Amino acid sequence: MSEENSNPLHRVFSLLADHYGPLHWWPADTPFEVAIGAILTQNTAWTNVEKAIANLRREGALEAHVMRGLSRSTLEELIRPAGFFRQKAERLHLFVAHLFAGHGGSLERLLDGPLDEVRTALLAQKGIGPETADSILLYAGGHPSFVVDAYTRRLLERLALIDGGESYQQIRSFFMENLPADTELFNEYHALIVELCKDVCRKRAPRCSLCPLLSVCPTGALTDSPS
DNA sequence: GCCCAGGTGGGTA
DNA sequence: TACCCACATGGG
Repeated sequence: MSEENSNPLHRVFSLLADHYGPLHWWPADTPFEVAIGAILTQNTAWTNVEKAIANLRREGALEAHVMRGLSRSTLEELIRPAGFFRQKAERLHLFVAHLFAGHGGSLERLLDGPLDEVRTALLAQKGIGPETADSILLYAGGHPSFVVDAYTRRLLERLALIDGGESYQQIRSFFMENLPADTELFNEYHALIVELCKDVCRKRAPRCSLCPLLSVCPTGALTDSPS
């Protein structure tokens, strides 16, 4: 048996990739937009983030220097649809301020460097926790840093690959120690997990946290465990 | 009306 | 370290 089949993470990826095909993910046009979206989507449905992003785009504020020049109240109003708007407006302003304070306003420059060093620098920013940092690293910076989100955790629990009590870092390590450090692979893997969960939620389950992922898995190949 | 969403930071024991 | 809570809008 090849490693493809003996490694459960390889097997899950193959099933999802065969079913959905290449996704080449993060719905954003620029690295800066990725970072802004990553902050705005914290504990928030993406459909709400889209409204906020559209408002920012209309004002030209998807560029760091423009966002920096916005008053706090204006920024709050633009991102209001994404929820937690006061908190997130502060985080966005702190983020762009840091960009200009240490990196000439360039996100690319901030992200240029060894993965671990850049990750530590991101985590030092107020409002950027592990998931947001990894999303920015992977989707804006092209770093092979695996993103663990609620969907990832839910899927692994359903597959009994974790018991549910694991920390973010433990789950991230589980992926990164069992997969090659490949940016494209991590990009696709996380995107496929989100696609699967949204697909399942759209079709069958009124509440995502209760999705019977395995029993309705569209690949049909993950249905060999009770939900 | 009620539940939940691609988290994070601060407070308390 | 391990919980608990605030943060807020919009869709099902």
